[in-house]
Amino acid sequence: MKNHVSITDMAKELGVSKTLVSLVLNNKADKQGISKKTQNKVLKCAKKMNYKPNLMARGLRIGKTDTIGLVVSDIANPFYSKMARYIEDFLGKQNFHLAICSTDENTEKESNIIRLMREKQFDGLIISSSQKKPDDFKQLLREDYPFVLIDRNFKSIKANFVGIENYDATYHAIKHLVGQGYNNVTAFAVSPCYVSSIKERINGFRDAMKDSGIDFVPEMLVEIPFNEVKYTVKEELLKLTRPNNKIKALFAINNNIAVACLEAFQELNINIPDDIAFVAFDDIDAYKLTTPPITAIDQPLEGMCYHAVQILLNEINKPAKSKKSVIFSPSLILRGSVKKQ
Amino acid sequence: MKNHVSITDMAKELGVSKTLVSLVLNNKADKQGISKKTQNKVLKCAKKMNYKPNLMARGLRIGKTDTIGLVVSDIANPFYSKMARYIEDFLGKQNFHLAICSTDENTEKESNIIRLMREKQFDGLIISSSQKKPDDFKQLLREDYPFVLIDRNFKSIKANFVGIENYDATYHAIKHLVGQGYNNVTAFAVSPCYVSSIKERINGFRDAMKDSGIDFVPEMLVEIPFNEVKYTVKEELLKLTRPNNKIKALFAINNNIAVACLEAFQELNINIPDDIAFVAFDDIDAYKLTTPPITAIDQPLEGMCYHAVQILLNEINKPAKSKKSVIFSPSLILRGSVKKQ
DNA sequence: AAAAAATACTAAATCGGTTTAGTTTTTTTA
DNA sequence: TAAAAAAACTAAACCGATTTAGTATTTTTT
Repeated sequence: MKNHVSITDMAKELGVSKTLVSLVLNNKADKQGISKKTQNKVLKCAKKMNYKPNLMARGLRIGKTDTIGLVVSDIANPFYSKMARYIEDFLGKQNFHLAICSTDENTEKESNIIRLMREKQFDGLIISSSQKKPDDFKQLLREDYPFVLIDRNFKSIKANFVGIENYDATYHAIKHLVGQGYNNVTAFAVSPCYVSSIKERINGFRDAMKDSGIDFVPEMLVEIPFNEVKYTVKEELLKLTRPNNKIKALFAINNNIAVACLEAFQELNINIPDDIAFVAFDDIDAYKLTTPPITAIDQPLEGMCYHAVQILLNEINKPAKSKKSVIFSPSLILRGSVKKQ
Repeated sequence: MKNHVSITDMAKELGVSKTLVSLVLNNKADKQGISKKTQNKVLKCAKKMNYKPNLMARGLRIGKTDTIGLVVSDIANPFYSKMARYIEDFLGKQNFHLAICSTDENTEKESNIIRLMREKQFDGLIISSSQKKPDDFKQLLREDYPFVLIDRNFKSIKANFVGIENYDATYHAIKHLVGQGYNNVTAFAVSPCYVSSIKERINGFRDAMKDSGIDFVPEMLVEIPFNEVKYTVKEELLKLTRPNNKIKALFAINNNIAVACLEAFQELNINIPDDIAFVAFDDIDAYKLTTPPITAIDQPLEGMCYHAVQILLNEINKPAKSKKSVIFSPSLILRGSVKKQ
């Protein structure tokens, strides 16, 4: 039944100890003074018997898996799949591997995934959390388990974090709209919107309006329930574009909402930028392909992922001391979806 | 230094054997006649000491990891990230987890990843292979290692496979173009194009042309080197749209090429469908957002992933016997990128 | 020629679980 | 009342590696 070869099998075959076999296979044979002749014998045997190390056994012994977990809300979201790819590549350069899980913005699911990844002895986690409260992360900190928050932060804890200036970026984008002559901007935000990035963007939106001398009225901020984005966006756009109520400028708070908006624009025959000026958060490929292309806030994902990986691997290798925070300033990429009026 | 609690620690604390602790934690206590009182004691202790099982140790003993590996060329490609998501969800329902790796269409990288996933003792693999020759898979078959090929097949081996009728779908799409009045269709294919799906699509393209009474000339098939898609697509489009050489219809063999085409259309001011009729393989979100939306061949990814998972888990649970093949017929979704002429 | 050093190797503990094959004590049956 | 059965638990082997602390043999040094 046992159809794989272990070092014990090889040791038996060769008439040597498994210590010796292990040493040879781990390039520690010279240090231990194993003769070259014996080393070659072992190596040859390994090839002949098609030996494959059992990394579980190895991991159990040395207490490492060389695996990092990535927790995001949805790996099919291009923002996160790109993130996964960058992280995978950076990790690969240091011989670490990646396991990815989607949480669907579900708190309980996320908790379970984090627990599971720890039980699998992953060496560390990179998390874009959907949690409302940072209890899980407080626990991880208490237990010195290495992790980095990415994209979404908790201000009440002191953890490693890599993210962007959501407030400033949004503020700037809204100011841009205002500067182009729009004094009636509506923002579509996902709800529940307790994750830090969304909250910050909402604040940036609100303050930019106020600072522009525009009275902020609650109707300017439309909440789109996370699990029925597509339907709600269309409904809301229908409402907003009724003749007596025509909005002029729309800000989509993330790519999910933005894609739903773009689809709805098509279906409802809304013309960008003539009917509505449109700005989106998170730059994704699709924004370049629409007519006109979409003005969007671009997160420097590659740099973010680079730092997330570096911080995490550093902490894994050296006894963790202080926590690090890296905050990038995203840029507003001007395309054709806003025209001066 | 040891900062986690093991069943041995709990056994010591409670003054019982670790056998007992293990049995209780695995719900095998009743069967073994452990008294309820003792069971409660153990459970309470586990909670108090914040016990977390070590799934590596468990996996080593029982020879399972409950983990499946997914090998694709690029997880940032929306086709594959959607695939990953579906697979993740189907696996999750049966308490399996997913690890994903990108190969960049690199043969050697793919071989290494497959080896690594096996060494990590993953219970099985789902692979969209970039290999030219099926040597790795022959080996897996020989060793009865469970795996399912998805999207790309090898006709020279008898392995589990889930895919689509690439030939028919392409044939049908090209016939559609011809039917709309285009007798000069160019196909942009990736090269190297030895993967089965691409080969089949190319054949479908060629035969559809021939069967339509159109002389197939080599210039109708343009090879785009995989690692410089964007640049080459633009160059080729420039050539093809020179006044004396104006093509009328373009077929993009996958979403990578298609997205590059769409970007180039923008940059070169090529108008779809007036200047060129355009059909793409793989339906991705972006195709719905362009003006006009893109006519595309849609793979039933969800169903494909469902079967891939079922076949794989079946084989893992039961001694493998015969191999299964599931082939879907994708549908051509007519949008606005082809107009009758 | 005895002591020290170098060479070439190995026994056994360990990681943290699972599982087989018991053992001991109490209760039931014949 | 002896034998069988049931109840409650456990010792020890095992999964496949790594690693510590050796041992045995040969070679070098004094």
